[in-house]
Amino acid sequence: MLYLYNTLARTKQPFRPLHEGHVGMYVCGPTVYGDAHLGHARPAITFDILFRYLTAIGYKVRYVRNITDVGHLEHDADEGEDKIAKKARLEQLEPMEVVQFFTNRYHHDMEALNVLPPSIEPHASGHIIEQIAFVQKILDKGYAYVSNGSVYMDVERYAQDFPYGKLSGRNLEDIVTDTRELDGQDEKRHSYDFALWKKAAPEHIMHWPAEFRYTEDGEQKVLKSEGFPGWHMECSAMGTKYLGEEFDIHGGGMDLMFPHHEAEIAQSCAALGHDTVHYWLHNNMITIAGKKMGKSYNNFITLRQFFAGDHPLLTKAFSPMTIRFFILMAHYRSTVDFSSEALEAAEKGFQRMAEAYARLQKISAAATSTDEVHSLVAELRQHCAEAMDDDLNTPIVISNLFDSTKAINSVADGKATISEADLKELREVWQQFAIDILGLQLAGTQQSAVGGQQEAYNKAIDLLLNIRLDAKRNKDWPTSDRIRNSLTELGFKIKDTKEGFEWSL
RNA sequence: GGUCGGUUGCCCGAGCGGUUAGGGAUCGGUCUGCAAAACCGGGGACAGCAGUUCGAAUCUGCUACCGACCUCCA
Repeated sequence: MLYLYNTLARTKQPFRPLHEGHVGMYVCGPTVYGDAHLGHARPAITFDILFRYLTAIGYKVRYVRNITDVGHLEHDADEGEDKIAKKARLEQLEPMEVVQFFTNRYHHDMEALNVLPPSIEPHASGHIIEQIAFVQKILDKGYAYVSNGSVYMDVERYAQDFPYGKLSGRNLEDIVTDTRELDGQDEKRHSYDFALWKKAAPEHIMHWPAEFRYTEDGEQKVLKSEGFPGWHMECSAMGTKYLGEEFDIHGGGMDLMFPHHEAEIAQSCAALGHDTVHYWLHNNMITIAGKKMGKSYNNFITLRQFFAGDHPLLTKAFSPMTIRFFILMAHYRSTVDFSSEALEAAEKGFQRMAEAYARLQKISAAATSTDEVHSLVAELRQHCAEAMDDDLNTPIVISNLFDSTKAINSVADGKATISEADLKELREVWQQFAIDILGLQLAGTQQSAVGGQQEAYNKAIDLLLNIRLDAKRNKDWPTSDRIRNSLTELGFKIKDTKEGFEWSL
């Protein structure tokens, strides 16, 4: 039985889907006005794991992850931070060119991390009509008001009928006393109200025509507004469009809990009269020197910089799989502190695992298993499954896989034996948990890369090493060392084994 | 200031009432022409104080420090 930590309940709950055999899952995706950084990799990988695991245990999953390409951008402009508008202006690009550019790069980065694409990836800008309709519903129910051409959520009115703040553990009184008064909020009745539809100022680049019917002072009125949807509207509109008025899982970063997810709940309850999401899941932050890595602190390192080693804090380049492994070595609800040292440790651990996987494919079965090997194999699958069932405890899964690498290495070393049945089971468990569920690409990228050429190349190296093997048998150390040293200089790693050799680049 | 969370060995990081987490580093041993790898083993820990309990890293209280959110943020 899968247990998930539901932020709404502040506890782990058994996962029971709304419709048997099916799961609807929505996750807040990126705002595409810059390259994805390490922080963006966290939810992408966390919910990729959930997506993979739900699929592995037999559910048919519809996974929706949005692309935010309107709304936040405009708000940032008020703060003097509108990178998309600035970029569009400076580089004489259409805003949509900026959006496309960073969306492409986001996809590329996610693919490198072996994050599966979601089932549906809706753009906010492609769902303006749905968002306008959603705002209209809220107006119809009387939980919104019109002010100066914009539409705002009437939080006070809403809080009379629904518990506002239940996700983040706030109540309206706290929010009243704690919300700062910001400039340009005089259109709102209260500082805690939030925009559902915002009239576009003349300098704004992205805007759409909208028409709203509303009642004011007992009078039916129509608002014609050239503008854009509020920051939280897209998730309510697109989530319910593709997953229904009620669906199973909504995920995102902890920093979105308030106000974003709280606002989403309010919008959906206001429009529909009931809750939409059953399980709210939040991943914790990645920190750097103990501080959250984020846009606002300007302390982030982009994924591309990791892949290229192109940042002062990085001692070297780190492969996408190292990043993925690093993130999976911690539980998703814990903070992870980034450091080059920690990444290097993760890299070595991952290599160890990849080597064990390669050996697992090569070792041959014996008549029986050594006791220790057998007892380990007998329990491995269950241990891994229990860890995943316990709120996706990937560190424990990895820990179990590492335990089994000892058995694999022992067999490869000829110090233990494994039976046909145990070997099959061990290979299956690795395939299922390491490859399919954790999404680790252990087989190495070079194999799939070039195909035929690759094979010829592999055979050439094998040939060289076989010559060396002959030299060793003849105790011709100069030739033997010359081959090994030359290959080492070229970047190969040569390891002698009982049967012969292993090599890698 | 309010709300919530954290503090685990040299480093990263699980554990949430009784069992060796795991990885990296390090030290010793086995293997080896040498090297690498692998294997075996060692050392090293629960921020502090008090309490509950047969038993606490795990529960309670207090103290100290750190962080997140309260404003765009994954």
